[in-house]
Order: sequence, then structure tokens, then C-alpha cells
Amino acid sequence: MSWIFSGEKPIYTQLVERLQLRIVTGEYPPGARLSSVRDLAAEAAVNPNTMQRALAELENMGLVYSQRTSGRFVTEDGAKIAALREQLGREKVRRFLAEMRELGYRRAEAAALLETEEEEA
Amino acid sequence: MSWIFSGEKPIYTQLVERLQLRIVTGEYPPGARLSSVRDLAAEAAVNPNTMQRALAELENMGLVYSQRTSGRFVTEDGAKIAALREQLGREKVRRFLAEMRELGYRRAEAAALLETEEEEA
Amino acid sequence: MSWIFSGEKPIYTQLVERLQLRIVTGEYPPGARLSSVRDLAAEAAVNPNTMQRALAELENMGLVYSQRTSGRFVTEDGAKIAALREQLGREKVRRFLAEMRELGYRRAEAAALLETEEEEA
Amino acid sequence: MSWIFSGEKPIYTQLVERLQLRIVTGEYPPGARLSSVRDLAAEAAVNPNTMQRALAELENMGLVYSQRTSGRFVTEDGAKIAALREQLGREKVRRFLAEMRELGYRRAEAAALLETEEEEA
DNA sequence: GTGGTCTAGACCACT
DNA sequence: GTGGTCTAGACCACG
Repeated sequence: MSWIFSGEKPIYTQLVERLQLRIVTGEYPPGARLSSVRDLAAEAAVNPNTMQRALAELENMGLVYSQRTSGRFVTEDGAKIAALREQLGREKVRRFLAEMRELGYRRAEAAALLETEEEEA
Repeated sequence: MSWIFSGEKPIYTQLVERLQLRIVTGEYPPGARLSSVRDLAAEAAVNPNTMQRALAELENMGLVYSQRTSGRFVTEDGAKIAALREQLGREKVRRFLAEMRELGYRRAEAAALLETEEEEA
Repeated sequence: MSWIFSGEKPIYTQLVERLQLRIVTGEYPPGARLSSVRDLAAEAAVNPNTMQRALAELENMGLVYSQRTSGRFVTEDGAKIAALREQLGREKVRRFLAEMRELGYRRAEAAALLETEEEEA
Repeated sequence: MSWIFSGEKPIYTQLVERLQLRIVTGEYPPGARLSSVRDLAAEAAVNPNTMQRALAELENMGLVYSQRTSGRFVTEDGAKIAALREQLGREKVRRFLAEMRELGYRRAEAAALLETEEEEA
């Protein structure tokens, strides 16, 4: 996953999305310790304050928790992660359907087109 | 349809997309006369040259044709329009699948989620 | 043959060329009487003076001759017409070779390409 | 090669043709870096935007590609260049045959005339 | 410095 | 009035 930002949305928002992705896909597994804010910020080439803000957001959602002394960890609550995964999926689905409707596709047609599209490796 | 531009992509590109949408959805039916370059430009609040560029692009694709004195017209070639509609649809599908894959959804799962999503009016 | 002028060269020059063409191709056969200057001018939608100048040029070349009372006639000298035909042909050939040379084609290659080109009806 | 424009066709079209010629003849070899838009424009004594338009056209055809910061380059695809050379050649041939036909020459005769014409240095 | 985009405003041909 | 072209000049992102 690359750390490229779009300028369209605030950077911290994009950081939240990328980190959610890593959690949801298991790249950051439940219970895993995250790198330090400073290291994550350096890796993403953003200001530490920006990264801090993104992590606070994740903490707010209950996706990560911090222990004063030992750092930040991904939640062990698998259900929460699964729920996030579904929520994000549904958002994508909703946007997809909206865009297809703009093109004049009803859901059935969109689904049909989906079936005939080859899946990449 | 609103004329709001994102700054992400060049304006003329976004103009092309909006106009394609209008053609594909039949808002501009085959054979219909478009407003003049100047009028369309005024409507979209862009420079006439920018609108001209977008229209030239559409002309290149064979979606519209221009007659010296009487204006620009949507192609009467329904197959071409249908092909564009499918192409645009496939692009959406491809991007959707890619995004879902990022979330760890394979196509079958994505399709399943699609089926359970209520379709808006 | 249409009477469309290019603006590139003087109109009377273009008239000369068109009339030469008609003579060379036999559309105006040897000895044939030409329409009056006024009629020809009307047909070509040019000023009679312009047509007059073109005809004078043709007369200078000996391709047409005028009889005071009865009008203008195409020369009966078949050799002269044949010579013109060849001269015009050679001019085309020369220009063709020059253009092909610009593209990096030597004569043999140009001739080869010529052979493989289908002749239209 | 001189930068003289005919007024018959748009300047940017003529620019495209001249540049194609330079590519096809190898004056701009495959992979070669073109001068900057501004320099080429100055050389041809046209507005940079006009030259830009011509270059964009060439880019559309895949004859050149641009790299954000370092400039424009001739394609390395020799086959593409060869194809263009042949296409341009065929166009000349077709026009030549059409003109000869106007003079009453069939292809065989035109070819014969071609053979007897001295090739210039 | 490079390419790329956009605006503003003018002029042309065509009818 | 229509589309089309051209110029002039500005601004941007990328390195």
C-alpha cells in the first residue's frame, strides 16, 4: 500500500482510511502493536500531529486502544473489525450503485455487468 | 445536474464526463442539437475555449458532430452510445471490484453484498 | 467537375487548370465550340473578366482559338493536346516524387507502393 | 525544413505534418528528446499554445510521449513510425492516382510515366 | 526549467 | 448567429 494523498480530502482523513484498511484486511491483526506515532508519521511522510489526529480518530471508533507505557494496539474485538469491514463494504456498494444509476443502470443490470467482469489476480 | 468541478482532474476532462453522462442517459438524445459552445460555457461558468476543448474531445470519439453554421449534434449512432454506456459501466465495475478487493472482498462476496443493498428511488 | 476555388492560387489560374483538364480529357473535344465567356463565367460563378483572362491564357498556349463572330473553339491540333496531357502528367509525377522523397521514399519504393494501391472505379 | 504556413489548413495541422515528417524521416530519431514547447514555438514563430496543440495531437497518435519534468520524446516504437511512414506514403499515392485519373491516366500509364522521370539528387 | 491548463479576447469563414 | 483558430499571458505541479 502506498502513501499517496489526493488533496481532495484532508490528509488525516485519508490516513484514517488507510489505517482502517490495514486493520480490516488483517495487515494489522487484532491485538497487534502499532509503530510509534513518530515512526508511522515518518513512514507516511506527514507531520506527526496529523498522524496523531488520525490515530485518535481510530481510538474514538474503538478500533485501536493505547496503553500509556507500551504503545497503541489494534482492538482484539473481532466482531468490531468485521462490522467495520461490512460497513466500509456497504459504503462502496452504495456509491457504486449511485454511480451506476447515474449511467442509467438499475441494480439488476449492474449486478449482471459485475458477473461478466473478470476478476484480477 | 450541477456544474461543480473537483480540481482533482482538469476541468475539460470533467466537462467531457458530464456531457458523456448526458448523452448516455438520453438527456441529450441521439440527433439532438446541443446548445452553442458559448451558451454551454456560460451555463457551466467556464471559458468558451475550455468547453470547446471538451466538445472537440467528444467529437473525436464520434459522440457528437458539428455542422459549420448550425451547431453541434449528438450522433445518431445508437450503437456507439450504447457502447459508451457499457464501457463507462465496466469502468465503474472494475473500480468497484478493485476497491472491494482492497477490503478483502472477493467478487462473489461483493456481489452478495450488492444484492442485499436496498435500491434508492 | 465542380467549380470550387481554393483561395491558395489566383482564381483565373485555377480556371485555366480546370479548362485544360476539360480539354485534355476530351470533355471539350478538339474543334468543339466553347460556351460564351458570359455563360462560362456564370456557370463558374466568377466575374466575366476573370473568365476572359483565363481564356486568353488558353488562347496564348494555342489550346483554343477565337473567331470574331462565331465564338471560341478548342484547337483541332491533337498533338498539342496530347503534349499538354503529357506535360501536366509529368508535373504531377515530379511533384509526387518530390513529396515521396520528403518522406524518405526513393523512386523504386514509390513505384512499388503505387503498384500495391488499389485503383478506384 | 522551413516553417512557412499556407493559410489553407490550420497552423496546428501543418505543424503536426511537419513534425510527423521529421519523425518519419529520422530527423527526430526514436527516443530523441524534442525541444521544449516554448523553443519549438519560438522556432516556428507561433504561439506556444498552438505548438502545444500540435504536440498533443502527436501524443494522441502515440508518436511522442511526454515526461512531466524532463520534456517530450519521440516514441521508441519503430513499428509505429514505420506504419506512419507507409500511411503517409499511401495517402500521397492515392492523391497522385486520383489526380492522374483526372487527366485520363490509368494506373499503368501513371506508373510508366513515373519510370521515365529522372530522379533528382 | 518542464509540460499542462485556463482565461480573455480577437478574428475568420460560413450562411 | 454558428464553430474554429490563434494569440497573449497567467498560473500550477513537478523536481
